[in-house]
Amino acid sequence: MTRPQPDFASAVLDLVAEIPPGNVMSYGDIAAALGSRGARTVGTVLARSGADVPWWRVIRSSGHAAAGHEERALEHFRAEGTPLIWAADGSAYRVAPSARWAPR
DNA sequence: CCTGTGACCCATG
DNA sequence: GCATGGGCCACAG
Repeated sequence: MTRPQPDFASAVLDLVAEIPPGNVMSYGDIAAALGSRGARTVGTVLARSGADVPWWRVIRSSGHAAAGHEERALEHFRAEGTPLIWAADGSAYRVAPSARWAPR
């Protein structure tokens, strides 16, 4: 009964809210799950109305957290036990591919 | 209705 | 793996 919502923004927020703790989805995956390719639009929506959803569970295709919000996302990841992969120098991290989730 | 903008993605070198 | 260039799409004014 998942059909295209009237409001793309609402659909994004709903889907993000369904991502289980410890799991993540990329912007592109969310857009694709909604039958669209507007990965940027997903980011724009979260930037505007994502304050009330677990936005930190939405990452880039590279595995890095939202640009400019890596610090806050890290705190949530550590609290949820999300598998992370740290750079050799420990200056950066990325979410492990195994943490990726998809709606059913 | 038209234009600018963006918490992006992919192909290429 | 990084840098560059082009493309996609919905929202706001």
